[in-house]
Amino acid sequence: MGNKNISMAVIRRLPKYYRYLGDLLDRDIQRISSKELSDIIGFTASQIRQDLNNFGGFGQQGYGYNVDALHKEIGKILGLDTKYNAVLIGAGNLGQAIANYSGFRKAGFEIKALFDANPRMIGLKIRDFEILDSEDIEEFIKENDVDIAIMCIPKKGSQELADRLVNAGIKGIWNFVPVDLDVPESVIVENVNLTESLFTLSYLMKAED
Amino acid sequence: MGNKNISMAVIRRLPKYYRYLGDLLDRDIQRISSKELSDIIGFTASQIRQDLNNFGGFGQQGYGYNVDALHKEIGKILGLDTKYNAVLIGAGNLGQAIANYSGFRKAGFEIKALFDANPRMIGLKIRDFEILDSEDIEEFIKENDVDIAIMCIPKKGSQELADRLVNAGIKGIWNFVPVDLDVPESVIVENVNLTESLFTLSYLMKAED
DNA sequence: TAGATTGTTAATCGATTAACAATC
DNA sequence: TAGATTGTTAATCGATTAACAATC
Repeated sequence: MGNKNISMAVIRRLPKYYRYLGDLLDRDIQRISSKELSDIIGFTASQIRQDLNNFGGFGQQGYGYNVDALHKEIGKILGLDTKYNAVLIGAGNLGQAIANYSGFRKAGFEIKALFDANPRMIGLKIRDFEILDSEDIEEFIKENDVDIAIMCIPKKGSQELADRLVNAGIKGIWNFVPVDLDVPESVIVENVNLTESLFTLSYLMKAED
Repeated sequence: MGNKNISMAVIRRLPKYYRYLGDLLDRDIQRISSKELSDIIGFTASQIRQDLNNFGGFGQQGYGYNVDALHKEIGKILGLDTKYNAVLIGAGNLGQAIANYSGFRKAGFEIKALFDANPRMIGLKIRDFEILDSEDIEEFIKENDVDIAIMCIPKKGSQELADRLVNAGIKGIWNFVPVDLDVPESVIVENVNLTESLFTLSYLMKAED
């Protein structure tokens, strides 16, 4: 896509811009300069202008940026207007919490089904979903045009599951398993690693003393 | 502390080294060179040696690194041998999932209590914990030597709660609220922002087409 | 118009990689 | 000893910040 190699550093700042601009909208603020945004978001004004200009010239000299327009633009850049079908695999504590997470709609993701390998879980109802048998994932993915899998299973067997998902045609994985999955380059993996986050907190606590 | 300004980039790689070295131990591998580790972890051998040498010379020329010794060293660097008391605030879906998360012990953290502001939740039992009234957090923190708070509450009111926690003497916050908390420099905040992660996945999915 | 603020180029800073002498 | 691999310095690369002409 028309995308001149944006660095991960820039990409990971985009959701933050989106969030802060949304907050400004909630406060009915119509207009903001890179300097003002810098004061509240904590990046330099220069960095903000550099970041945004990777995607287009959204501002106006002497004026700044229109908050609503910029918010919408960044939403588009993030692909929040694109709809994706998702399945969640592993309906344990974390899986259920994620299934109940309300942020999916805002991101354009729709959970189509929950899966679990544990016979005791299969058939149970979580929210609007009956938990289905993990055995049937491939079929479901193919029949329901599923783009994204959310993996909330134990480490053991996670790579094997990822292989199956990839074979079934999955395009992206939101991975909560503390493992670096080995997938083809074309498949996007976004990791949420709670252990790494907790260990980082541990390090910083110690360093602070 | 004796800590010559390690960059965040290095710090965030440490948990990954720790994890991969643990995996090697599980496979009874005693010895590894930076080149071999590079092949499995995906960082360059040069980066691995640079990273480790921020903390000491753990290797031996002509031999490489002793896996067990290096694993233990990084554990110490991460402060996994230091014990901290924690409380979890917000016993909703995510809060309960986090409370059930088994990784705390490995990181040296012990959850001492769960809190919630919702009268319907107060008194319920989760695992070994009765949910306590958020009103009583300050007192509990002071009386039980609590170092860390895990925040799993809604955005609204989160900054006010953080202020109360700081006043009560909290040293670190594991923050699951999609907000950048404003706390004194001496208080460590480690954010887990699911929305930002999901938006990043959305961006990458779109960019891949 | 004068003032403000962008978009963008140039300068700086920091992180990663390469190279190699030291040494096990 | 010869071979291997570290620890560390130097070179490169990329990201951030500064500066300022363009322009609303």
